[in-house]
Amino acid sequence: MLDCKKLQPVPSMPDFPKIEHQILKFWQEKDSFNKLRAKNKGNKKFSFLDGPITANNPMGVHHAWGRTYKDLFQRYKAMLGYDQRYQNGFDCQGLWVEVEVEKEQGFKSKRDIENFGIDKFVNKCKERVLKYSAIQTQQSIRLGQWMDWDNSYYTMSDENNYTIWHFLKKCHEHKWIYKGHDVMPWCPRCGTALSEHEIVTEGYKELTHPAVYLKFPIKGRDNEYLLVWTTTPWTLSSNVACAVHPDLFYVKVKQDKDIYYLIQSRVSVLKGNYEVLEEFEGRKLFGLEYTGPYDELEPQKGIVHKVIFWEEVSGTDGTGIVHIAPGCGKEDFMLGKEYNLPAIAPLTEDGYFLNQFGVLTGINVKQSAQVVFDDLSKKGMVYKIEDYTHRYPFCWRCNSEVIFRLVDEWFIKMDELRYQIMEVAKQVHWIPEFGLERELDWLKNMQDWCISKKRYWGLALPIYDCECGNFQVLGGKDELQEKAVKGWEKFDGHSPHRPWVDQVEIKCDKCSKSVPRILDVGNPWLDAGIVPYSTMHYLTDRKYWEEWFPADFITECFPGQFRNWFYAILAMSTVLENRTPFKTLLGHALVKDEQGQDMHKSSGNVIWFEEAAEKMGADIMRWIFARHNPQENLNFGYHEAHEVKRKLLTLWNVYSFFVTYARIDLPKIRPISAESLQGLALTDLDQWILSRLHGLVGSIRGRWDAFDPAPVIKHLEDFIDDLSGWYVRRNRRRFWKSGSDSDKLAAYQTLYECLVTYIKLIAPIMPFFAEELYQNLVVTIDLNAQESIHLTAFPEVNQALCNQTLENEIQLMRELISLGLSARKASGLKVRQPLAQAIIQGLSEVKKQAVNKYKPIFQEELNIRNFTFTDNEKNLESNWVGNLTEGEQNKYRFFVDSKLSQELINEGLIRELVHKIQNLRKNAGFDVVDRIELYYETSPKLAAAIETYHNYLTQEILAIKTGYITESKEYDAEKSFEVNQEKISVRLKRIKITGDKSND
RNA sequence: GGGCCUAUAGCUCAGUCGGCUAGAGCGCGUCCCUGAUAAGGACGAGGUCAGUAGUUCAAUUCUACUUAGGCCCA
Repeated sequence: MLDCKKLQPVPSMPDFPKIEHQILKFWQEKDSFNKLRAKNKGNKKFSFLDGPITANNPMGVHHAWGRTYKDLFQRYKAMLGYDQRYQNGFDCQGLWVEVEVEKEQGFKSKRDIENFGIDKFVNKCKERVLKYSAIQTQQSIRLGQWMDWDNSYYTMSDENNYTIWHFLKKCHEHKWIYKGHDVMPWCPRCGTALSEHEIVTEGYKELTHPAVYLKFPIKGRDNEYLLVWTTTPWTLSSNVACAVHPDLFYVKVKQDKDIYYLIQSRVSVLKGNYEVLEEFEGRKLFGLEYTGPYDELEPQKGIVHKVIFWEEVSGTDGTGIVHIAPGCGKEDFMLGKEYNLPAIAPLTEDGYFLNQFGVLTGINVKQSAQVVFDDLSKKGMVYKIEDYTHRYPFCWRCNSEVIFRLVDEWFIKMDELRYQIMEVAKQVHWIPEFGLERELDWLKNMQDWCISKKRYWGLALPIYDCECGNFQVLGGKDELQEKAVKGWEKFDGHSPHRPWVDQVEIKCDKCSKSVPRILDVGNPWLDAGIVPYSTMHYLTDRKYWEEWFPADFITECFPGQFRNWFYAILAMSTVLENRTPFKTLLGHALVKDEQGQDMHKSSGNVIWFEEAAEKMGADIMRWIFARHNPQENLNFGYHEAHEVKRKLLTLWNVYSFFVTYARIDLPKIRPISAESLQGLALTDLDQWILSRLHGLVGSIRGRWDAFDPAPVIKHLEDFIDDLSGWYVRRNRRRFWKSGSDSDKLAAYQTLYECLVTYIKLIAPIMPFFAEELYQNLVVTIDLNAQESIHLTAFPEVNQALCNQTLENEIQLMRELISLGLSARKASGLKVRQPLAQAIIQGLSEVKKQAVNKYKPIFQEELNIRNFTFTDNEKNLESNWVGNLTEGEQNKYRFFVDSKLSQELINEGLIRELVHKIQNLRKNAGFDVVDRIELYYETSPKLAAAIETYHNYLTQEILAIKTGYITESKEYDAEKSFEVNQEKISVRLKRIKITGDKSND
């Protein structure tokens, strides 16, 4: 039996953040998390794999959404007894960290970094990662996440990097790795490429450049020219082709003795008079050879300049004949690949023309336009020059105009791999389902994977590229040591990062020359993609890996990850094992502000994680996240938090109600077990709420087993309404009444079962709040209890308690009562005024039986004494007021008799009086259990009513004595008021009740 | 241009297998309660389920197209 004497009084309002801090301390002191792990160790496994969070800044509220899922599914599975790894991950390497460190240090370019020292810079990057991973760890703990924080993985770890080497070597064995060229947006000042992402989001400005119209002589035809237009004169040095649209119309025009070709829609660019000689589709120009502007330069030697097709050629600007320089533009480059055109790269890293570029040699790209114009004017190729304003990309760090530069990059070939990955992706259970289609779409369209970046802080690509044309890819540290011919001793003892690893050289296995590592670092998605292997020790402890691979579950934010993490883990696992690294993926959308706008520092609508945690509480945040449909963006803010808080306040009040009366009554409650309800005189409502409770357990288990959290919360909220609004409200008196009979015990035991089961259901979602209630409701009064709710088992459905028939009956009863209230509303008489009778028309026999069965509830809820039924339309007198409800099958009417007898009026008076006196008690500060003496002076009418209902009155207001007012009496509260127009003066004397039980 | 998603009350969203009087919360209106009180309750107003066509005995639900918005790719 439980010792209710020890229950702690409950504050009227929960202070969520305060509770959370207390519980955090409690968990720490009790080492609860490790006890949980120990308890489940060796059981069947649930393998969760954490997608690494970029450890570059403090966590935002948007991270808390995913982390809520991560934590609640792990907690749920723990309550089911699963053994788990609980490993959190940090993403460490990549340009974003470099950028932040550069900002910290005030660096503007790669040269600044190199002057500072790559080793010092890389160490700064490591420091930053350690700093923010520590902050994120603390924030995650604050959110209530239970993880093995001392064992978090870092993608900068040796094991992670070397496992990627292993992966790359495997790719190389398939001959999938190759050195290619790619045209990248490039800042000549910073000497670095910018990622597409950096450009797309914020990197465009309106700029005006001189645009030039050029005459390219057509070979073999005198005085015939292609009229070509460009806004980037510096790229003309690298022209290798001109493109036209095959389907648009072009014209051949005559001006003086010259003949020009251009698109029909742009003849307006011609200066002066002209004569159109011919109109034709662009395809007619295909293959035409012409003389380029810089054919004489060494890099142009041997190139045949021809007209090609391009579907993207526009008829709205330029001349419809587009100059193509595959070494100087992204689209040009793609087109060049298609037509197998050579790509000429004219510029150095910092934007100067290379040797062999004639008059341009040594000129900075920024100053090159005039040089080109002068030179081409001399050659007679300039038709006209005019300014042109357009959106042009610039470097978001230093504001320089971006150029496009051809650089050597390393790629993984996707020709064969793409289809293998697609097969593997199909093995995954995608939630939502459309995830698969998106991923397949990406895989279908993706280019070869560019894995290199010319930076400092990242995976050291283990590629050794010899001058002889041979390159090797190493698969691990041992292989590096084995093959090292130089510099091993300088590297030994360091992490495999730049600059240390760069000092090692190996022997070319073809020409035996000593070869250094390429200086590039790796694409950061390699780092994150390898974690199903590296963190599960694929290379170092295969048995462990086999136990935990593949992961049962991952969950991440959807947008972006199809081409990032999802792609990378699928791709890498396909290469290594040709199987999926995770079985189920739950994706979720984005967090917005309350108006649905992006949260931006600059718009001032950002809610910081700490602020939210301390203002609304982590549990409330978690509840908000868990209840949301993961497919939809979530508008996060304090209004929704307030709504959730109110809902939970209702639960709190039920809890508070239970504790308040249990402390007074000291009922002989049993700990919850399969037998705890046996032998108790359970009422219909007891059975009903228990049936609802176990139905709830079943539906929650079902939804969570399907990784579908949102409906869980909806069910939980519905149950609070039933528990508070019906069960507790309808059963209050069973708790209030004096004595300790079996009915009272049944009520206590039922409510206790509901509360304790319920908090276990919410424990995965609201770990703090559930723990707080559990400590009081269970631990303080049950010596045999688990010391934390998170060490208990998740509730199981007790089928014996489920009673759908009863639930249907109660449902019907509630609908009819609602209808009755509506009818009463029409009568204009308040519910407190008793009415004599009601007639319900059109009920089936089953429903009539249900009404009869619950007649006392109908009587109390509606405050109507008698209910009769009729099957036919009935002519009723005018004192009958009715309401109608209609449906296909059901059509019932509910009429109430609004005629009042003297008796009804008197009863109405007393009801009203009771409430006024209760109010007076409260305002006077009396305790709920205090007894009173009541003295009054009133009209004969009301006095007569008091006489008639004396017992009822004194019982309700806990009066142990009543009488008329006499001057000498002392009193603690006094008031004069009207009850249904009858005047009364009342004085109350308080008889304080001390001790744990009333004196009855 | 291609792929995916979304469209239901003033706002935010539920709506399972095609069948209910299409629901909830917030907001709004009327009232009640005042021992859950920065609360609670009852009742009510508010809907062309984006549009069009089709399948079907029956479409918010399935199909096609259109429109609008979002994400991704090019």
